[in-house]
Amino acid sequence: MSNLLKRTHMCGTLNITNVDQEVVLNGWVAKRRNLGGLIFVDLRDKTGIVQVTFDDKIPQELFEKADALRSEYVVGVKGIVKERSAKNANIATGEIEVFATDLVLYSEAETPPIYIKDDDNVDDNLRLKYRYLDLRKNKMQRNLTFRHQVTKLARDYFDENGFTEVETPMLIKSTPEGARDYIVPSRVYPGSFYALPQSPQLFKQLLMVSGTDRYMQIVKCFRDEDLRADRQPEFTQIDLEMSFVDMDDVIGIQEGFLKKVFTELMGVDIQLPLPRLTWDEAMERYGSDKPDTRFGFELKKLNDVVAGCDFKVFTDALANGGDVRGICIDGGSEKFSRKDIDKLTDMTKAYGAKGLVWIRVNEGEYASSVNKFFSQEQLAEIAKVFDAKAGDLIFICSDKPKVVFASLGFLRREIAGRLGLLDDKQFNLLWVIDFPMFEEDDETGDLKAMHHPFTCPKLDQLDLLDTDPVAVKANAYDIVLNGVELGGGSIRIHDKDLQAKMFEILGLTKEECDEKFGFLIEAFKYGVPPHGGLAYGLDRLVMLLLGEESIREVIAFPKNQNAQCLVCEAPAPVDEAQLEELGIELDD
RNA sequence: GGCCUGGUAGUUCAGUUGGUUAGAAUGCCAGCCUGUCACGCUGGAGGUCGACGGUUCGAGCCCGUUCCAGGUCGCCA
Repeated sequence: MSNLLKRTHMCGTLNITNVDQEVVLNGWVAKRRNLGGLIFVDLRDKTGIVQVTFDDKIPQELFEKADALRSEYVVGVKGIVKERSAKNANIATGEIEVFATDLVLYSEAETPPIYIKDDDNVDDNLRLKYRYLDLRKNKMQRNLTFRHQVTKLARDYFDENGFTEVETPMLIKSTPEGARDYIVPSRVYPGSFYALPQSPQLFKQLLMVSGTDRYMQIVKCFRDEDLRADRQPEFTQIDLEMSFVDMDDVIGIQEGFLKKVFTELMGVDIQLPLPRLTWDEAMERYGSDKPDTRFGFELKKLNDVVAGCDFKVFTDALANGGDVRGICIDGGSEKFSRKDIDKLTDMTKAYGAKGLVWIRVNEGEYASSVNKFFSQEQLAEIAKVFDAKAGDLIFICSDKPKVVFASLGFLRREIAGRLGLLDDKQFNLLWVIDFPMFEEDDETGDLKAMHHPFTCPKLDQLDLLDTDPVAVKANAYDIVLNGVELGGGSIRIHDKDLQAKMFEILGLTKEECDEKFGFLIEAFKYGVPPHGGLAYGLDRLVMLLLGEESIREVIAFPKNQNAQCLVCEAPAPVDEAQLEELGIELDD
């Protein structure tokens, strides 16, 4: 075992003000450059990289030790900081170097299977398997540190505003309403199971009944669903709930938080209050309940303009209660070839669109995929809806509203991406409010809660609950940043009769309610304050602030797309004895 | 479960119409080198072309099956 050289400085913090100081650094060898009689070693710790120099003025033995260093060896170095003769403007410590006077080798390292370089481009599985090497990258350490700063700021801000952080249980009852639960077998009650929380929803409402008044928690949540670039089976929420508030109160507190995040951590000033869009307006204009407003290409409804036309696809859609809508790409005609358009059309098929109609707006005439069915005058009518000018390109989709919105919503963002309009330095925050209370199940036609069954409907629409429940809007709101749902919440029901009514509309029997949320209903008998809250996806927030494209970049040990932890190789079978103790028998 | 893209050296990739012994860069090893910082120069090692089957005189390349990865749709109260 080698002796520890007591560290005096971190590598990345040294600069010209440290000149002539004796320093001790500890870290990893990022690079060794041996010029013969002169050896440079780039030493790395979480703060950055600094150049350590070994020259012929040091003892031969020390020089030979330096020559034997290889990548990722862990060392301690004592030396004197000197101003460089040849400066390197590319690194933060490039004005200085450390002339070594002592070197201790703590441990050697095999050649790493991945490069420890910020801008590498290695296979994701290798990165995840050797995550401890991947995390050595300064970029990854910066990401983890930034995430810490966000959570610290959140705790400080909400503390200043009267919130108390309370831990809610991780082993709870399974209520398979929305996402699939991860379940945990009970040893004490064989055949019974805990579930890991999809969110602390019911417990935070119980805290409101408890008089906690304002609750927050930075909390792991678990959902056993398929993964995406921005979805992990275990993820972290900044979870919040407040008593005696309406929607404006909740939004006000959150806007203060977001303002602070952007001011203090991003150096970006955001204007309050944030824009609010109703859900209806978001769908109409952007085809999405999480619109990206960094660019235009807004949807326009063409039902009236194309009514009675000769194009059967449009008239059939209208006859079946569908819509005809389109978007106009400014100057898009020359940027998208016929082949590009075919490719885009093909991509919208994933969203249910059977095809797209395109119109190129040329000087004085229109070229389109439906010239057979539309006169130039009719095409001019359509173009007028978009205020289209020569050089523009119009896409039109007709189908059920859901398909039209999804297809065009995708298309406008896809095209914006191809045109380089998605500036990750621009942060467009907005609220989407007035979500529908219910949505119809595509297969069964049954109603289900769009947010969750404790969401309070708009109180002036209660009479619609019996006559036209699909039209009822909820006191539910999402915070959206650059087309990504950052978080969402609602004002909850605090009236037990109204709650019973909601369960009834959702087709839940009294027995089912008691089985699933009996404890909440019971608690509501004993005095419940008006309350509401919100939860942020912390991983997504940090991802967007850092300009990353996947939340895996801001989670220390994420799962791969098949929900495996490649570091510890979970999930994995367990011993027969463990299963037996739990009373679990497997099918062969 | 569907769709798209990919799987060739430790790593990132190229590989023409199916044709000799599968290449490059980087990394690694050895030697030389006193101002490099993507150090340089010389030399060397390193391959089950994801797997299996088929077509063919001949397959990294064509066909089929399958496995793996990423993205996405479904799914995510």
